[in-house]
This record gives sequence, C-alpha cells and structure tokens, in this order.
Amino acid sequence: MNGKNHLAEMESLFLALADKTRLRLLNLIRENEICVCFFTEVLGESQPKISRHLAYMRNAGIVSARREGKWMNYKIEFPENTFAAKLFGDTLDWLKAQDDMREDYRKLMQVCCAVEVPVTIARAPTPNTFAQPNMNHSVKEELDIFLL
Amino acid sequence: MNGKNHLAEMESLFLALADKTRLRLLNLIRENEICVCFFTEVLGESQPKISRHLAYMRNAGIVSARREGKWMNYKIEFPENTFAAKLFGDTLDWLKAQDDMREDYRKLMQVCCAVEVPVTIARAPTPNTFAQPNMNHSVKEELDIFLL
DNA sequence: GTAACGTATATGTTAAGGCGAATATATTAC
DNA sequence: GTAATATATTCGCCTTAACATATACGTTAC
Repeated sequence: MNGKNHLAEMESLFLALADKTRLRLLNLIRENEICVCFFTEVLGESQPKISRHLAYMRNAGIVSARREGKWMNYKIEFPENTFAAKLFGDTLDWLKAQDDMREDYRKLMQVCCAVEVPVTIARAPTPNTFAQPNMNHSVKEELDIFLL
Repeated sequence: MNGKNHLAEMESLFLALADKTRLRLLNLIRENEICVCFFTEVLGESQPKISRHLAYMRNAGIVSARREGKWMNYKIEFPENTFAAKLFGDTLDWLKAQDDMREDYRKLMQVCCAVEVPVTIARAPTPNTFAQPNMNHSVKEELDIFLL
C-alpha cells in the first residue's frame, strides 16, 4: 500500500526494548516527563550510562527530550505505526506491574517528595505529578500505598 | 511473588524478535510445523544463515525442532510468561498482515503445492496444512486467494 | 561398510553496542 | 568575563552477533 518499511520499524523497536536499563528508564517516565538527575538517583547507575541509553531511545524515536534551564526532561513518544504503538503501550503497562519496576517507581516518588533531597537533585524541576500541592489523586494514592 | 526474572525474559524475547530474517522465519511457521529446506527456498538466503537464526530462536525458547528422517521441522513455542506469550502472539498476528510476509507465505504455499518442486525439496515432508487431500479449509481458501 | 543428502556448527571477519573514565557542551550564578 | 552545575559525547576496551565459507554431523540409500 504505502512505501513504509514496517518490518524495519519493528526491528528497531524490539532492539530499543531489549535492554533492562532502558526498560527501567521507560518505567520511570511512563506517565510523567522526568528530569535526568532522578534517573541516576533511582537506578544507581552512572550518569554517562544513563545518558547513552537515553540517546539510544531518542534515536529510536520512543522518547523525546526537552530542556528546562540546566535540566533535561524526558518523556515517552509513541511510534506512529499503529502496531508498534500498541506493543509499546502494552509493554509500558506491563512494566508497571513488575515488582522491581514498582520498587524503582517507589524510589522515584520518595526522591521527588522527600523533604531533604540528595544534593545532586536539590533544585531539579519536580515532575508535574509529584509537585505539591496539586498532586493528582491517583498518584497520591499510589504514593500513600508505597510509602506505608 | 515468585523468583522468576521476568525482565530478563522480556529482554531476550525482544532480542529474538529484533531481526528481519527471524521475523520472516516465524511468519512461515506461525501456523504450521515447517521443514528447513522450505526456508532456504522461500527466503532465498544461505542454509547456514537460516540455520543459525533457527538455533538462535531455539535458544531463546520461541521455536522447537523435531527430526523426521533427514529433515528437521520447526514450529512455534510460546513462552510460559503470560505477557511474553501475548506479545509474541500479537507479533505473529501482525506479521500475517504485512505485505512482504504475505508474499513469503505465498511463496511457501507455491513451493509446497507445486506439481514440479525444486530439486532441493523434492522429497521433503509436506507441511500438514498443505498436504493433499486433507488440506484444511482456511488455508485452502487463503491459497485460492493468493494463487489467483 | 560408503555415498549422498539435509542440517548444524566452527572459523574468521566485521559491525554494533555495552561499559567506565575522561572530556566537551550548555546553561546558570556570580 | 569565571566558576559551578547538569547533561552529552568521546575514547578505548570488551562482548555479542551478524555474515560467508568451509566443515562436521546425523540419517538414509545402497
């Protein structure tokens, strides 16, 4: 019908998803635009490592970056291809339910909402969802459960 | 809950799916156990290349092999992990609808059903679905459409 | 037994991608 | 301007995996 090479698109999507660090990063931004400094905090991985994986996903077209002063915020970008987008979304939903991903997310929320934050992220932009006082209800509930 | 590393399982599934040759092979066996000799015929790729990709998928646990005399037949094996199995199944269904995959499948049916088959596959076991006279109806209909 | 056949694996080469360490870039603070 | 901060990129090294060519293996035919 059209000239697009869907096979190649799926190949590169599968490759982009075939790495644990990238899946952990995707899990953190699955619902919010998040600043890089939180990734290094939560994953406990080196900054260049995080940055390289983010670059990889940018090239693959599944995340995008937005500068905000010194900070870079990343968010999910869904592929145009319908099936790729569905598979990607299914995967993000699945991540949400995994124990280790929930643990990462809990750490993210703790870091975002902590009264005393680590020096490295002291003045980083707080993700919208975690920003007080207008934190949205679903996340607030999740937070309450996680922080028990 | 249990000790299984689902993340690692998904990583290896994504890797296994991230190759065009492997996707083409999966498309050919998505509904039937098929003999290797048909793969080289249909894909037009070297025998060692085909065999290495099949070995890769065997290791990844998404296909299995069964010897039948000199011939090896391959078929789909679904992962145990529920989400992996669903994602795999969705991908197989998607392949079915792609133009280039349909073209491969058409070639497979032509080769299987041809009166004069290439020497290389002259006595290979015919996939069940294509075997006359008890060819199943859905494939018979597909065949009729494709061979117009 | 040997030969022929179908398939798998070994070998050598090349490309891609992972990593840490060091360095470069962009922005802000002063 | 300089210094400090947040992030990106480069470099060198290592692993994985792609490929073609050659060879080994397992089965059948004789």
